[in-house]
Amino acid sequence: MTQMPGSEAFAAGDARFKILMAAAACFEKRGYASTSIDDVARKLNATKGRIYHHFPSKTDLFAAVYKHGMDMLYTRLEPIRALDLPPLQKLHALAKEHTRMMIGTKAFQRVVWEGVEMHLRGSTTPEQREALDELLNERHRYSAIFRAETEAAKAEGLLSYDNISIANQMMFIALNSPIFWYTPRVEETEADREAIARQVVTFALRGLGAKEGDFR
Amino acid sequence: MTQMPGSEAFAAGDARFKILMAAAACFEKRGYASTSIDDVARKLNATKGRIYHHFPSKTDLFAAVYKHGMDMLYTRLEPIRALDLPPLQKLHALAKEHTRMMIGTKAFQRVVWEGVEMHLRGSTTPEQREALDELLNERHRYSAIFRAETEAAKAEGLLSYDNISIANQMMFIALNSPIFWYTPRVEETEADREAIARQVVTFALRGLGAKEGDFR
DNA sequence: TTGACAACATACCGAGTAGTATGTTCATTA
DNA sequence: TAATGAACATACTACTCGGTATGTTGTCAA
Repeated sequence: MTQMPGSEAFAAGDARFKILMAAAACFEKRGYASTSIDDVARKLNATKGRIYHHFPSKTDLFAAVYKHGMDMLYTRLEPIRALDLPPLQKLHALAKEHTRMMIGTKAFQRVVWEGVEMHLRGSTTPEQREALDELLNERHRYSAIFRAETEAAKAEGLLSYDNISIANQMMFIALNSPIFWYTPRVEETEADREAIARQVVTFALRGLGAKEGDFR
Repeated sequence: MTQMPGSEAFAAGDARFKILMAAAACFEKRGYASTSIDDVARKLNATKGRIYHHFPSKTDLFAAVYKHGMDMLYTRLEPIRALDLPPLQKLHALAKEHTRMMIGTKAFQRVVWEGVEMHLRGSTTPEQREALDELLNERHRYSAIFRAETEAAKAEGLLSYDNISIANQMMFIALNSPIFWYTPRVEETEADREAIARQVVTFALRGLGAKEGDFR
């Protein structure tokens, strides 16, 4: 089919990626429903044709952005998950990296949020459901990683909460919250972002009942 | 103009209110952009004419739902605000009632959330901006109530956090979180909802650095 | 040189939707 | 009882937008 799989795949992947970036920015700004394919094309100084050449539908484009966001999360979290650490330390490390990703890949993570929301509200068309259902399972597996460490830490008496489902929901919403209020400032350094992430994670772990000395 | 201001105003208000309820439910389910006026009308077993007779535009309908949600919040929070309590106790009482409202008037509060989001994203048309700008100020005043008590409690050494803006954002997101995950179950009692609110508020105040004994 | 194909752009169609203009019904009032 | 207006329903318009069909251009292999 292709003459040179490597470079051709890269070139095609690069073209796809540029579209993904533009789409993520548009979806972040207006949301899925209010973003038109023409909007995304305009952002690329291009026309619809370019997008529909690489993605069969608006739903698939959205799903691809969602998937890329989730893939980036997994890529960064998996090494930490594999570490041999006490539950609360591991939970802290996972939460910190998760929060860094919310800040560093905000546009994509916001699309992930909206994708989950669309699913929860059941406001999806059949095609959208088919495209998102598998991705939602990936999301559940991701969430399960945190839940396992949370329950283990509670078993050690280092956390305290009534309902694990509610606790998990609140922890994620707290960790995800930068996608709603974070905006990079001029002259902002990596240390600034790190300080933000630290405050976010501290809030979330304290919320779960952790003592500061136990995870820092 | 009217023969009997009282009852006629009530009747008109009642007709408007029914539309507000249906609109809140639709906006909650699909979001603003994906909700058509026909959807709202269908929910009322009616047609567009009924809605456009009471509201000049979709934007105004949305703004009215938003305003009603904020008004309900203010009505319940103002008496607590007027109480003579130590900052942390007052913050706790405010947070608890706020959370109860998130659970009890979820559809309206979700519209409030989306309204704030639309404003933050700047994804509003000029008309929408005009209709929402004043309402957003109301939202800021509401937020300021919590911020004042938070800073006062911190001054007493009962809270600890780095940045007040981030702390305020995270507290609100935590308290608001039921609008994303709460769904009433069958056979659910008032005590169940109270337990949920308690866990939410505990998470938020502990996140801000409060010791459990200081607010419960 | 010449197909052949990838990577787009252009032109168009059909469905859905906000908003309007106009009809209809019914209760109230002069 | 005739007129009036509130409270809708009906019918229509103008426009947006997802998707498709087709045209165009550059590149590369034979």
